[in-house]
Amino acid sequence: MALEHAILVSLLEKPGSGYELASRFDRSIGRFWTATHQQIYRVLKRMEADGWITAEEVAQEGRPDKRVYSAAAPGRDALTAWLRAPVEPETVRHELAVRIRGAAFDPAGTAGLAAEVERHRAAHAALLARYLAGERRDFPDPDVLDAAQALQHVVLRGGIEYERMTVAWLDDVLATLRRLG
Amino acid sequence: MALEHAILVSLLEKPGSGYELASRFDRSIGRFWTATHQQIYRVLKRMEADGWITAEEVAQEGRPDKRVYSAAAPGRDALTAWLRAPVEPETVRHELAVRIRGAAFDPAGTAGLAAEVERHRAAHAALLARYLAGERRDFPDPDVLDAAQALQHVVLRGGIEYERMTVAWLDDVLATLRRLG
DNA sequence: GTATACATGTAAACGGTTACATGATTCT
DNA sequence: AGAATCATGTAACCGTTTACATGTATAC
Repeated sequence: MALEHAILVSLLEKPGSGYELASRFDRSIGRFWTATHQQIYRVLKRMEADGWITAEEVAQEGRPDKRVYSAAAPGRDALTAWLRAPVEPETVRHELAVRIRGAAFDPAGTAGLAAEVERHRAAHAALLARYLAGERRDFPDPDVLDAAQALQHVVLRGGIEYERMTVAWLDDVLATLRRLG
Repeated sequence: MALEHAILVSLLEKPGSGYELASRFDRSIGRFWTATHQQIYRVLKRMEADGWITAEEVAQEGRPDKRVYSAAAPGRDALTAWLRAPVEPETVRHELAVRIRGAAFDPAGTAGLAAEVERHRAAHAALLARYLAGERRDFPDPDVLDAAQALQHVVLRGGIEYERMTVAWLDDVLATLRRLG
């Protein structure tokens, strides 16, 4: 379980409301950890009750008020304790792979699967393009970064390489399906 | 939710007991879908109650008896229906990425993280070696495969490329940490 | 004697997903 | 008038994880 910790990292990088966190999880943090606003609000409450974060009510004009959260000392301590505890390499869940192996048992053949694979390929190619655009925008000069930025950049490079590899693999899958069909 | 479907694919490839399925999920299927024996036994019961699979009691000598399951017609139908329903590209959960970005806020610096990253790198390199050995063993002649084998092979190639990419990225992470440290 | 492989389960706790709910403001 | 953005929640359900539980046979 790491949603707490992902939120702590995000709040340490920049304080924000539940709503703002939800939109960050839809963009930058969401690259490697997804969360919906329902989850986020629930966890924020618990973290505030535990003293990991503090909230400040901010009145706004023309918009609803919001609660801006910041990481507190106990939260920072919890994060560093978690950072030092070793974790096992992730367990992968790759539904498309299940479908590809399952396609061998579909009496209708592999045509439907090919269309589905094309869809995934397009989605991953679009994400790759977005990551590359984000890299050009946020890291135009990769040699002059502070520690936090250098670490953000290397994580982004991981996302880029993952998408690149996935697009290439899906091309391999499509070529294999074509050979079979 | 795809554990049912992963089990169906596995049983279609070859009938087996809950125990045998659990060990397959530790090896081949587990590359892209993990499951523990507790989950598997529970889902097998439900699938049998739903008529998706049938069980046959097999008495053994020198070993406990076992229940060998096979996919039934309704299960095959459920699988093909699922194969045709489009799914969204996966949501990624990458705990190590959270830790890497979090390391910027660890007052003790990035030394502990580097050791952790080394551990992950070794695990992924070992997995890559296992996949490559499996490929040489199971697909020595990739040009003469039937459909099911060709699909198994392309999924395995996905695993190989994923591990290759991950090892290279972790090297990038280590180089970045060294530059900071 | 100890560890490993074979074989199958129950139960509690936890986390994530989905559906439902409310209400203001701004833009087209 | 309708859609999108900002802003925050509740409740039910479902799946996964972890801990507990039992017993035989083989290999070292």
